Amino acid sequence: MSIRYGLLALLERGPMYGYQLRSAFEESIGATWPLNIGQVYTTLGRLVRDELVESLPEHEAGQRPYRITEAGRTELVGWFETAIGRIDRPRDELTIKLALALATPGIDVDRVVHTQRAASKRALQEFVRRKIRDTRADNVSGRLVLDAMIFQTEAEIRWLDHCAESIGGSDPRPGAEQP
Amino acid sequence: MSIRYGLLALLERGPMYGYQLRSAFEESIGATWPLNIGQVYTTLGRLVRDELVESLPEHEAGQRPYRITEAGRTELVGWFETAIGRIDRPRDELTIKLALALATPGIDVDRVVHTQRAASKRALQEFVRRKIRDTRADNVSGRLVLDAMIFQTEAEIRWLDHCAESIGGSDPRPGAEQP
DNA sequence: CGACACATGTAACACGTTACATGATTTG
DNA sequence: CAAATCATGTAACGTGTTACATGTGTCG
Repeated sequence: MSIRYGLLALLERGPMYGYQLRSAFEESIGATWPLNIGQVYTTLGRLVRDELVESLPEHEAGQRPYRITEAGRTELVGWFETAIGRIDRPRDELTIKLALALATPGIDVDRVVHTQRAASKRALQEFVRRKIRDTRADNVSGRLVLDAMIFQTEAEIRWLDHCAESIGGSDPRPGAEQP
Repeated sequence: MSIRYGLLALLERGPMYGYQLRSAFEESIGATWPLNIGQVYTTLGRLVRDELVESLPEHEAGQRPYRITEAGRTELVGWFETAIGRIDRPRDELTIKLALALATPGIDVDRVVHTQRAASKRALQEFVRRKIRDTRADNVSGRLVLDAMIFQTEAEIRWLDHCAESIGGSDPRPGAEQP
């Protein structure tokens, strides 16, 4: 429901049309998760269907703004007030992968862990680089999104190391690190 | 695609029927993400459609086992060999929520953060309790899944604190902790 | 004019989720 | 026998994703 509520939140700032919504979304969230323009319109259609948003008369150059309704505002406030639990989230594919790898014949769990660890480490460095580069001082939300990615990736690496220790009889190869 | 590949991995141990698959899945993954039995059959149908799995003749008591195909095996190995990137994952709803809350009029970001923090802290304690209780020594995968939840939730709490510091002019209320 | 970017929208499909219909087997 | 449990499967719907069709305005 990220996009659904995302668009709703953007419309709370004032009426906007499709392309503006995409720009505003990517401005706030950053380039981490690009938003397909088609997705904007399908989601807007569903929001109109549920009467959380209403479509305004077409502006001059074929631009049709959408406005949040009172019901939409209520829904949005509810979203902000309600905390998100881990179980509400989609199943984590990596966790499932490793849990199942343990009992899958012919799969070298150590290799799976180390491949993922290398990729996650690269991703982490890329996030850090991006944070230093494209984060302008005024864009707080963009920086926080990048920080979230960094925190999550660091946790993932720690968990992978924990897994390697838990399962691997083989040593965690201390020479493989680049500090 | 968690369930799709999950079932594929379970079938790599040998042919199984629907109910067995659900039991085996929840046995490995733990009670964290319950798997609806209907989901097993819809997913099996799609796996058969894509010829990654084949349906075997019905056993005595109306039990229909499914067997992984050669193509399925190839697909599965590819899954285990390929690392998962942060961007491959679904958009993180909490991250988006906070990023958008910052520029949404009438929303008290501090309150959003603190509500979420309290919920995450409770969730963390619940995970730790579960880890101590229901984890038998032989069930490694179940323990690793719980560890993943713990690592992720800890990272989430740290990120929330980081957010509070970044945005809140108000102090991070040092008395609100229960160590 | 022709190419390109802006802008809207629809159709088709993927996966995940739940509710429902149906039958077989066990058990009180 | 009746109720509960095991077991299979389908129908309907939700969101997310992409490809496509279409129109408009701008600029070389």
